[in-house]
Amino acid sequence: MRFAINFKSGKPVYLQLADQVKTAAASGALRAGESLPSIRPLAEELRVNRNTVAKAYAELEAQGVIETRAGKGCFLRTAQSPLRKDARRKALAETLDESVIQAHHLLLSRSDFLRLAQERYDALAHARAQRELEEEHERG
Amino acid sequence: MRFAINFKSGKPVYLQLADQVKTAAASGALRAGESLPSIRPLAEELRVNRNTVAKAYAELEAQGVIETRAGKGCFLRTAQSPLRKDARRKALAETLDESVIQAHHLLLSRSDFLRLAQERYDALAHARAQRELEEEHERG
DNA sequence: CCAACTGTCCTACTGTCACATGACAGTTGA
DNA sequence: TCAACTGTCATGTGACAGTAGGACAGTTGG
Repeated sequence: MRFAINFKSGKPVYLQLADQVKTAAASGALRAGESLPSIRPLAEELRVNRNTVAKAYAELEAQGVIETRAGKGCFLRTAQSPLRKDARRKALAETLDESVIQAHHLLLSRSDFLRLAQERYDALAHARAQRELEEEHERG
Repeated sequence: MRFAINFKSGKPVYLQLADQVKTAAASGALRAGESLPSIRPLAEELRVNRNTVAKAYAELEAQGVIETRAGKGCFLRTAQSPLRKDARRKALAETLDESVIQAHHLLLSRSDFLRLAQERYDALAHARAQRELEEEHERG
């Protein structure tokens, strides 16, 4: 797992970090049960204050992505969601609406939009499958 | 055009407003050349400071969505983008990636994701078509 | 011309983010 | 046991974003 902070992006550092952990989890770079880098070393590596990393982890715990135990560390939880399926669909719909509106302002057609949606989904799924294979090799 | 601000969302008011104008443009509720509500009355209606509305409009002008002339007002520009098509696709890809990752954490399948993407695109296109019809009726 | 409208600029208050630091509590292995 | 690690909490500080109110400048119609 390699994290990179963009200090010029304007986006809060702790949110950048939290998003990257979520991306790592979705792409299979981080597996359920695995431990995340501990706060102090990661803060030093990223040249960031330890409270900033702690805030990112607190955010992830609040979202149910990780589990943190004082004295032990932070661990990725198995994917789960407390919401009903229709509520989850609604949540995703809101995010997708942003993309739809952006597509309109970028003058991209329906087929461009749908093709790209499929392409990006498959790119992540492919990365996850790739990680699975690497796991096999390590065990084999 | 009806705007609504959510003061509890944590999202800056001026960005909420800018997004709603962009949504109105994409859905056809606001057409190219039409004037936007002027700053002061809109600020009063939304119970918001004038400068907050002004900042939203400034943001939209920076993005090329509207044109503003001192003393006259703000007007919706015809849709356009200064970027090449591959750059536009790349911009949309980044936004879609967020949706893909969210779909993973919400445990929604590939077909759920793609179906929803199509559904949301068509919902907006339908709204736009509806507005076109209303226009016809007004003229007819 | 001037009143009433349009957007714009300047300054100030407030809250958030990030940093630095110190102190504390749970866990683990030598 | 104790040293070295883990996360947690409270404080103060500086920078900046978001919001707000007053003053200013361009446009228009009576």
